[in-house]
Amino acid sequence: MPLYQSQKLRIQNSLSGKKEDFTPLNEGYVGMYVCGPTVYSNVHLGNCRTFMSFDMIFRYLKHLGYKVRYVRNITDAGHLVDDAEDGEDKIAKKARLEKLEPMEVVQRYTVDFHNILSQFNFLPPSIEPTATGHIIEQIEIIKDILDKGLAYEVNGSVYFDVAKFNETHEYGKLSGRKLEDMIANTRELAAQDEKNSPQDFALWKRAEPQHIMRWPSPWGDGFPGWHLECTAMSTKYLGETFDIHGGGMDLKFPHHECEIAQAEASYGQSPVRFWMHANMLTMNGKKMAKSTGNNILPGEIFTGDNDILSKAFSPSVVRFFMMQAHYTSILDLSNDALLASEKGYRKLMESIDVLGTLNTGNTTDFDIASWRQKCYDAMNDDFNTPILIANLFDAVKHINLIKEGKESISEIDKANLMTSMRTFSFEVLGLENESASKNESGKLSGVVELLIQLRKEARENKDFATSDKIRDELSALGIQLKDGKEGTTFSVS
RNA sequence: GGCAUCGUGGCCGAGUGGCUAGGCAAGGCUCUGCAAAAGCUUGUACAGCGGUUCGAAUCCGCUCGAUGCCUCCA
Repeated sequence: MPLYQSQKLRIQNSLSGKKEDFTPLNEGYVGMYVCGPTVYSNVHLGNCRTFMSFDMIFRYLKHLGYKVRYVRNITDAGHLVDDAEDGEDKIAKKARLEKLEPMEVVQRYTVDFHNILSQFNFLPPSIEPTATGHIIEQIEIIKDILDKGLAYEVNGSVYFDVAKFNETHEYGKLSGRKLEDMIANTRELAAQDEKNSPQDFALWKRAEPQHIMRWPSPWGDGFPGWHLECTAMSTKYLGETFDIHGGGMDLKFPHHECEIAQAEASYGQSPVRFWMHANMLTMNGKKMAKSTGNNILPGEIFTGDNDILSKAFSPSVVRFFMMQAHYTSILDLSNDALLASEKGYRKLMESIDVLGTLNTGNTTDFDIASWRQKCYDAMNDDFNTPILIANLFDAVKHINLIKEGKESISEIDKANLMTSMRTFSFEVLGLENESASKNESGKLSGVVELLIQLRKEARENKDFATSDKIRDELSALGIQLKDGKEGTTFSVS
């Protein structure tokens, strides 16, 4: 029996604003779409948080036994810089500035994106489609919406008629906005002469002669509007209605609202059953922005090459830090917060190492089954990773007590605890045990064991100068010795 | 200006109408040759001002502040 039959998952649905019981459209299968990055620069750390949240969600759904088709797109065309710059494509602009082919820009930053995500130990999505690879599908949707009278063509561009759509549908239901309010509060914007109304959005934009990224269409050469690619790719691979659509909070309006409008206009039904939105990442209490310098790239955290943090932090530490907050909360990154997470992360990893070495007894002073269910309860409650981690630390405490000989664990419970600790830490949270991999060769541990033996002999001879020298020199190399009841162990940082 | 979300102890963060979150940091104790590690233990919270209630940090109102969105930024 798959786990999902006994573990009842509840998910916060942005569309209803409530936590709802999750059951997929087709028993045993989950379709999930997440809006991916626009590959015109290095991946933003906040962007990584969003994708990490959905990586964790993907991992947990799989763990529950669902067969998950996870689609995360690459936006390699279609984003405009802004209206003031005559609607120039973001990628084309970058290409012009860097004197590169647009696809060279796309390739460079796609590689960067995958490289960073791989360091963060992300699972690859099932399908990673590109916008430029789905131009035909996008054109078909535009034709369909035009046929239904919910879009209009002006000078080779096609716009979605929001007012007309709103007569029979509810535009703004996801973001809690009303069309009347939007009309009343519209800012003055340039270059919108073509649109019937400022609320209308582009499905297809005419390409000016100097525009490099262009495709032929029934309306002349041009390129698709940004919102359309997600509608085309999500419905192509997941169907006209699918289970989960995710993305950052900032995409709720207008992007996701427009996706709903496009799909309802074209297919006549709401495309998504559960809308999920991950919250923003701030740094030192302020939003992250290149313009103010309050910004850091993931790679700069890993190498320590930045002016903001006191040292380098590994991808697993950053991952642990992010998992300590709920995905729907604003999370604030700071040097102190990362230092605290680093210690907590090491404590957890060392405890998992220690668990394997514990001596077993006849009884267990620790209810493993109910503890494990608490871990599931946390995850079932809208993927509450901070509560899960609190439960993992509860187990850490017991592991240490058993190590001290103050509690006992049976052989079978030890195996069960080990399985659960590894499952939740590595499989669900996606952490990696870095100290274990550093120590893999066995040569290091042989050398350190020898030094531990020499130090033990020195201590027995009351030669504390020698014993402290061994301890301090190893410490300077990042190898910490720990004296316990059962002898001395060590950890590598 | 409008809409939305949020404001928890030294720091990061869960949670919630009455019951310990957790991690890090700080103090005390145990252990130790001394430390570290580990265990035990202690303390300052729920932005401010009103209101509802037997009881609110949790519900309502206002104020202040933060973050996001308001035509293409995750």
